Amino acid sequence: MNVPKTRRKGAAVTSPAVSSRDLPHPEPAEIRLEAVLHALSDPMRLRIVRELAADGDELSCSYFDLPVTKSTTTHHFRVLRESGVIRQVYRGTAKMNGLRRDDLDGLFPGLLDTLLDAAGRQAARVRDPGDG
Amino acid sequence: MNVPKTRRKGAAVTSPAVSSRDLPHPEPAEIRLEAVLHALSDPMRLRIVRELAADGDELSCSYFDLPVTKSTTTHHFRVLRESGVIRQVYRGTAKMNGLRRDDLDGLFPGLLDTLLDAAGRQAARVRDPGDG
DNA sequence: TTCATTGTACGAGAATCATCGTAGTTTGAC
DNA sequence: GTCAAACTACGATGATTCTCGTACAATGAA
Repeated sequence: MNVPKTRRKGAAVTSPAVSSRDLPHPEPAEIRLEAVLHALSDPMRLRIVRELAADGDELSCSYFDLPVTKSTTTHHFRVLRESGVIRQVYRGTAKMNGLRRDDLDGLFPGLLDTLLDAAGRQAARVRDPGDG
Repeated sequence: MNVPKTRRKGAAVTSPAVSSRDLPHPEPAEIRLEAVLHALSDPMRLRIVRELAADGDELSCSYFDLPVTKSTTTHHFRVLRESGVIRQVYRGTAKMNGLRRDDLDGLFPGLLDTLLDAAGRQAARVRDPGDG
């Protein structure tokens, strides 16, 4: 906590100083099923993952129009990243988010697709109660 | 903390004569995916569900030898019941627990099996640290 | 440089959660 | 009736979580 909170732009210390900031991601071997399930058990995060899956590509955080503040949005994306569900990378001022499909499919075959299907069925069920 | 393991799979009783105590269960239409995922995101509860699936039949609460107190065990079983993952019914002094397979398969096809498979893979992976 | 955009860090509050210990209830057996 | 087994209800505690507001940093463009 006593470390200088920020470095001025020109005051980069001895570090690779790649243009992008680095974000910690769990290795595949570190991804825990319980953490994945916990990450997806939040409605906001499940919604994010569904949109990412629907798009199929990377989406910036600002693409999502969630009914929470930006602080909370940052929090949810971090939970998804730290659980191994998404990969985040900076591109300019934007932070792009993509599903870790290959890693998840390798660890838990069929899980992501089954979960997405389940979420889709529930959305349809909730959206269409009874016979319209 | 030696839990006397009551016999599993009590002999089939031909005369049900349901007990006086009733336990509230969510209707299939009330089961929420988020609640199911949250229920299964706890290691203790995931373990319970895995044992229930491995046995294939009903098991009493006392059959499980969990590293927590009975109070906590009761809590976990209630979370599983209220989320719709298991069905609980009293039989004598015992409380029998069974997976709601049909209901879950109807709502979220393939989800339970995929989750159980994922949990099994992770257990094998953790138990056998081969590579990364 | 200045500015707007994008997202973060920090601190805080309220809610939820997992866990425990103790006391109590229900059932079945004696 | 008594007694033990199985499970619950209650209260408490410490940890985690979701949410927010404010202040700030990093980037790209003017």
